[in-house]
Amino acid sequence: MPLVTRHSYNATLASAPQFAQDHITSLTMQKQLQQLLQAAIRKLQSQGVVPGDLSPEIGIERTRDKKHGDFASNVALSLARPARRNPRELAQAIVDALPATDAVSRVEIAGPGFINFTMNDDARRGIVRAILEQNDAYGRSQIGKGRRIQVEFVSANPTGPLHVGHGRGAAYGAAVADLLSACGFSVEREYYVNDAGRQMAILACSVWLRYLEICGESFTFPSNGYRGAYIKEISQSVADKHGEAFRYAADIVFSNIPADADGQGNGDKEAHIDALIERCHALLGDENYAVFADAALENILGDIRDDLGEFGVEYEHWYREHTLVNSGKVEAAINHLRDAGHLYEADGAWWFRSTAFGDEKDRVVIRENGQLTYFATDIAYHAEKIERGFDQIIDVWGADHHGYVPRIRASLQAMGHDPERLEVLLVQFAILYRHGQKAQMSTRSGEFVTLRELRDEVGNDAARFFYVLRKCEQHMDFDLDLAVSKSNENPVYYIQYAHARVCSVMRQLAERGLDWNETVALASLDRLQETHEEDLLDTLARFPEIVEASALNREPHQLAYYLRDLATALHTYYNAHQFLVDDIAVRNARLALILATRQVLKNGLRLLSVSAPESM
RNA sequence: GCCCCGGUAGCUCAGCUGGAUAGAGCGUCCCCCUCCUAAGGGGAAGGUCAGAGGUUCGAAUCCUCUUCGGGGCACCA
Repeated sequence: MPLVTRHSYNATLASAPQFAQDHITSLTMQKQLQQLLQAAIRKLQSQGVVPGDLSPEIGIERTRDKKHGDFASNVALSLARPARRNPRELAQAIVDALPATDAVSRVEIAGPGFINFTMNDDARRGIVRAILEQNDAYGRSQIGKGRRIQVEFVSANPTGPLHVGHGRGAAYGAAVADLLSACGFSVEREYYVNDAGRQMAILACSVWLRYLEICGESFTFPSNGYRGAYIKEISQSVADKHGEAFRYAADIVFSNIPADADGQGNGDKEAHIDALIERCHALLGDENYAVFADAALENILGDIRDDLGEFGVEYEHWYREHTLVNSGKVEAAINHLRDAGHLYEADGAWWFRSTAFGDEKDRVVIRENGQLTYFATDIAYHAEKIERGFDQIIDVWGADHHGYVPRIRASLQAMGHDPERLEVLLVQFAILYRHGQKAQMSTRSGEFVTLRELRDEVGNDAARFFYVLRKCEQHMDFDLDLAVSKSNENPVYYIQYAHARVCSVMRQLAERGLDWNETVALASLDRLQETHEEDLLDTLARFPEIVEASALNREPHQLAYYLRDLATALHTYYNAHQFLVDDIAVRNARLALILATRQVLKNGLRLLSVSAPESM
C-alpha cells in the first residue's frame, strides 16, 4: 500500500474529440494531441490493426530536445507488443490515421518509434493572448471538480513556539493546499490542537512552577519541564492578574516527590514530573489548575496562530482535541471497535488488534491506569474526518511519525472506512545550518531556533521558498547564510528580480513617453521570431501543466524549479534583445511577451506565498 | 533484528513516474554593461547515477540482494 498516492495525468480520454484552435493553452495542446492519437487508435482498432480490447494510456510528453519537435508520444512503442507489430510500422499506421488539425505543423516518426509533434507557430504564440486574457487565473484549472480535500498540517503541540522543523511542514502543507485549491479542489486546511494530553499537563505544571518562583519560592526546576523564556512570561501574566493566590511553599510542593534525574543515572525524570503534575492538581483543584492550563494554551496557541499568519499560512479550522474527547466521540469510537470485536483486554490494558489490518503489532488504546492513549483519540479524530464528508484527507506529518501510519489506516478500516481516503505525506527533517554549523532544535532546551527567528532573519519570502525547494521525502539542509544573502546565489531574489525587471522595463517605457498597445501587440505576435522568444513561449505554456503536476503529486518543488527556469528564460532574453525598440509592432509584441512572463511569475510566486516586488 | 526515507558533478539538489546525448544552482576558470537594474547573461571544466544481479525493445527511474547515511520501532505525545 503506497504511503503516497501517485496520480497519473496521462488520462485515457472518453469524451468526443474537439479540435478547435481558439484559446490554445499548452494544457489543451497536450490534451488535443491525446485526443488526436486516441481517435487514430480507435480507427486502427476498428480496422483490426490493434486489439480492440485495449484502452492504452496515451503518454504525451514535452521533448527535451527541440530537434524532436514540441511533444512526443511513445504510444506506438507501448502498443507494439500487444498489437504484435513493429513499433515504427505501428507508429506510421497511427500517423496515417490521425485526423487533420491546424494546431500541428509537423508529425514525424523518430528513433525506435516515437511520434513527434511540432506545433504551429501561431498556436505557440497564442499562449501570450491566453495569459493576458486570463491574468491571475492563468494556471488555475477545474480538474479537481470541486472534490473536497482536507489538508491537516503543522498541528504542533501547543507547548511552545513553532521551531524551524514545523516551518517546513507549514510551508509544504500550505503550498500543497494552495496548489490543490488552484486546481479546482475544495480545500479545507486544518490544525489539530493537542490540548488534552500529558504534554499539556506538563506545560500547565511548568507555568505554575515558574509562577511559584516569581512568588519567591526557590527549588530545582524539573528537568522534564518546559524551560523556555515564554513560560516565565505566561507565569508573570498569571501573577500580574492573580497575585499570590496560587502560591504554595516549595517544601509542600516537593514533599514526597520522587527524585528527578540528576544526569548521572539516578532518579527518574518521568516519575518526577508526573508526581509534580498530580501535586499541582491536588493543591490547586480543577478550577485553579485550569487558570494555568488556559493561560498557557491561549497564550501559546495565539502565538502560533500569529506566527503562521505572518508566514502566509491560514487555516479554515483549528480543531481542539478536548472538544473531540468532551463530545464523547472517542468513547463512541472505542465502543464501536469493542463491539465489532477489534479490541481485547490484556495485561490490564485494552488493545486494538491492528495486526488484523497489516500493522506489525497490536496497539494499546486504554492504558492500565485507565487513561486513553494518544492513539485512541487519533482513531476517533480520523474517523470523524472521514465522516465530515471529505473525499480525501491528507495528513502532513514529520517523518519520525511514519511508524504511525499503518495503525491509523488499520483503525480506519476497522471503523468501516476506506483507508485509501487517507493520504499521509511524510516530511523529512529540516536541519538548519548557521555559519556551517548545525543549529540546536530541542524544544525543551530553550535554545532552539524558532520559526519566528528564522523569518526575522531571512524573511518570509526566502523561508517559504527554501522550504519547498526540496521534495518532502528529501532531507533538507537549510542554509541560513544562503537564504539571507541578497545576492545572485539566492534563488528567491533571482526569481523576484525577473519580475521586478519587467516592471522596470515598463517604467522605462513610460519615461520615454511611449505606450504599450495591447491591440497592436496581439496583432503583431508573429513578430516574435527569435529563439529566445520561442523558449520563453514554451516555458510560459508549461505553467498549467506544472501547477497540475505539482498539485496532484503533492510536489510544490516542481513549481519552485519551474519558476527559476522561467526567470532564467526571461533574464536570458533580456540580455540578448532590446525590448524598447523603434519598430512599434516588434516593441509591443515583445512587451506582451514579457508582460505575460511577469504574470506567470506573479501567479507562480503567489501559489508559494512569495511576494512579487515591482522594484528591488 | 524489523520498518520508512535517502545515496546522481567538488557542494546542495532536479530528473516530468520506463524513453532519445543524465541536468540546474553554487563553487572553479574564461568572457559580456557607449544598451530597458551586472541582484543579469554567454562559454569551459567537472559523472562508474553507491555496488551487484534481474525484468524488456530501452533502467538514474521498476524488482531482489549488498553497502553507507538519516529516522522510526512505548501502556510518550
